[in-house]
Amino acid sequence: MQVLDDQKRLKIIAAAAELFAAQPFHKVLLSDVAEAAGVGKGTLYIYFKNKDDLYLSVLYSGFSQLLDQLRETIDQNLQDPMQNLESVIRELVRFAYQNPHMYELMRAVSWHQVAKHAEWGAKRAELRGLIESIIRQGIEGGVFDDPHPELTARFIPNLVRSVMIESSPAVDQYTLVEHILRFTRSALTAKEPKICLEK
Amino acid sequence: MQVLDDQKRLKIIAAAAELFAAQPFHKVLLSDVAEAAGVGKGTLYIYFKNKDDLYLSVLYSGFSQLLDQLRETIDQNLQDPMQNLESVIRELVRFAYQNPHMYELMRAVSWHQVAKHAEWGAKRAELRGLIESIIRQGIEGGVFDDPHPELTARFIPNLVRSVMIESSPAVDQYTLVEHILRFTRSALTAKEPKICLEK
Amino acid sequence: MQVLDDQKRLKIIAAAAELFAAQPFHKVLLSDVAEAAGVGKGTLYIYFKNKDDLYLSVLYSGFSQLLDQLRETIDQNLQDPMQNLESVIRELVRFAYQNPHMYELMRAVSWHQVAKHAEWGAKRAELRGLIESIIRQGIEGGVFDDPHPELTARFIPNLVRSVMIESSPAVDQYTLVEHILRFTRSALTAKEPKICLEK
Amino acid sequence: MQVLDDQKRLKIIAAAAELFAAQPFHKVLLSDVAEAAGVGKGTLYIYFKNKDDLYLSVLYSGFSQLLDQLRETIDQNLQDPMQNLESVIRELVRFAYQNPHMYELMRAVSWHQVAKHAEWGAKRAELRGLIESIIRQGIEGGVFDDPHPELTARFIPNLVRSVMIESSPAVDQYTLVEHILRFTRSALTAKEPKICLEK
DNA sequence: TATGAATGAGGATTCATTCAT
DNA sequence: TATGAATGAATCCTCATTCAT
Repeated sequence: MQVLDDQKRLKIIAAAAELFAAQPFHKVLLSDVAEAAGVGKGTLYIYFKNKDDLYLSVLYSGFSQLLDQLRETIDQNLQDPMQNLESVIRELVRFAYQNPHMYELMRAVSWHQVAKHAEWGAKRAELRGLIESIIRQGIEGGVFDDPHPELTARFIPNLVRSVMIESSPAVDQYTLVEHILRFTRSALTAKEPKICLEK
Repeated sequence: MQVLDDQKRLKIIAAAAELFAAQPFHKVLLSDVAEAAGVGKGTLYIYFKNKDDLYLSVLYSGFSQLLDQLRETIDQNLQDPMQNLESVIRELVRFAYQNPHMYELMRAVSWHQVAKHAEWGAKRAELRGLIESIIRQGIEGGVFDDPHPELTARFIPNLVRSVMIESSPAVDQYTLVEHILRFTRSALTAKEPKICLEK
Repeated sequence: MQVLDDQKRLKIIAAAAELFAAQPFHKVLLSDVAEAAGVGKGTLYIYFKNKDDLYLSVLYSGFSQLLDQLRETIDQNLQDPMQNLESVIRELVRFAYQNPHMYELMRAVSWHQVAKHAEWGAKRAELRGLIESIIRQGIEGGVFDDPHPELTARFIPNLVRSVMIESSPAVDQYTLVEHILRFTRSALTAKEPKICLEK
Repeated sequence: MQVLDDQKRLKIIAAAAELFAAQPFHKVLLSDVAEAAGVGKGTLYIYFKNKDDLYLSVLYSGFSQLLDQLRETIDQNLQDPMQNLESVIRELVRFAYQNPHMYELMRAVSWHQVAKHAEWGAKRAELRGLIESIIRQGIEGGVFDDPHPELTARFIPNLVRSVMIESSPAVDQYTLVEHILRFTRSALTAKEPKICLEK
């Protein structure tokens, strides 16, 4: 199970990602994955423990990528929470449009499965933590107001999801970013919305 | 395939809902469903075309129930958009807490499947339409401001979802409602958040 | 199991005959038979013990009919063996054209099954016996010459079968009768074919 | 579905032939076939598309064997039609006695099925064609007289069949050959049987 | 390491048969 | 007698997994 050829491992993950995104787990045949990846069926078992492991690895890989990109972006923004929030949202949407499969994929993760693949759960928590810490920074800095940052941190990636998951209306990337930004900003910054409106 | 005994049909759907919510699709055995429903295996095939159809029917049934409850609530509120929005959110959360299965269930719906079960997609669109029309009413009445009600309509049910889908933090129902309300209200009413903040 | 309504019994047999002739035994569903006969599925079990019994009854019925017609024809010819042989062949072909199903049906009788339905085997033997006795009469009368009438008696119905079983060439009834007659007559009467040819 | 190991394929066909001959199609379990062939159940599906395909393949294989043997025999006889006819009949009977299953097997072939397995129908036509061409040669050479060789070609294999299909009388191979030869020869050579007899 | 033929446990589905009405 | 909804035993077939090469 030692990974010797990372190139091949990635080829398999890429092929599997596409297939898992297009069909429910039980309709994806490992023979199809092998063929799509251009390897033998047996080879899959050299790189992955079993079908479940392959599936979770696909997700894990995608998620890791997303997290790496997010962290990179945020690091450049130093400590401006609002700008960080914007960057995160922009990056989430960008990633969603670049990897249309991923959201469809995550759809099917059951927590039943994740239990067996602890690293995966960790990554997911990491994303939440990252967003949550940005919000907390904003709160500390007096820029944001939010009684439950741990909930809001869950909301944000799901706003992207809401749109990606259903193919129908084909919102363009720019509009989606703007709308989510508008939605989120107002929720986090409007300290006294009622007063504001009354004016 | 004619529906013969609606009582029995519901008994099967209820049993299946529980099982499908607890395990991924391919781990749910029809023999288990039959046993749980207290009917013979063959009986399932009198009421449902096959396993896929049963699964989608479970979802459809849950969704219909939710929609019925939503509509009932809204009818009582007459034409106050803000109150309607609140009711919808309250009802969505209430339903989520009452049917913890449903969200776990919908997790696994792929749009690939839904295509074959057109009614299902229709129900889903109906929910979106219901929320969207409330927002539009609010906009017309000058209470809300939202450049993309069709996107916001997708956001709202997903805010509930974001929390329900992950079992960990066990937010209480009341807190969740309040947070979503806060989030949504500010997003829909803050006409000029930037000005507001600058003041 | 007492037969009360012979009309209904015949309706079932007729419907079953058509279906059994068109498809192999295991592809014929009793629900189809019931529907084709215009009765309920349960009704089949009032008139027949089970699927096998229905199948054999269909055959038995067809065979009985054929035998009755043959015997009727022969009785009228009194004791002329050649004329009787001709009549039998003519009648066999006529029956085959009138009941195109029957030959296709008999195709599928396994002797395994017949063992359980003794009457059926008896009918079949009766047909052979009838033809054999005509040949023996001819031999006794010096008209025929045949060292193995019991074999020839098996040949004759199979000559009809050879053509009926394959739908392709669509031989007309008249030609078929003439050819079988020619074939059989020469085989039974040509006492010294070699001499005949040398002449 | 590529044929991987012809040895194994033949082993399966042989095992299946025996079982299909002994019981009607629907009583033969693929698990039994697998066990009899000494392979796993899944292996059957590597070599054959499904149960129907296996069944038809068994027939096809038997028929091909018969045809090969017939052609071999005929080639050795050069152009003597009478001798060829005798050889064919002798070979047909020999094959029938050597492969008592085959006739029982073919019993159950419906033309409905054959349509899906075109090669099979072709083989069957080939046998007819082979016999027909022998008769036509004889007619051209003035040895035979037959107004419908295409019908006679269908008669001949069925003469063998008539006896093989019913287990009861146990005619010995020699007697059967002689009787069929007698029957066929006289039918094909008796130019004017009536004149001949009158003499 | 890489393969893909072989495997067989597992599960969806069918359909003859029953039986309450 | 007539029915057809309900049944579950029976069986085909799938497909993840193994392992000899």
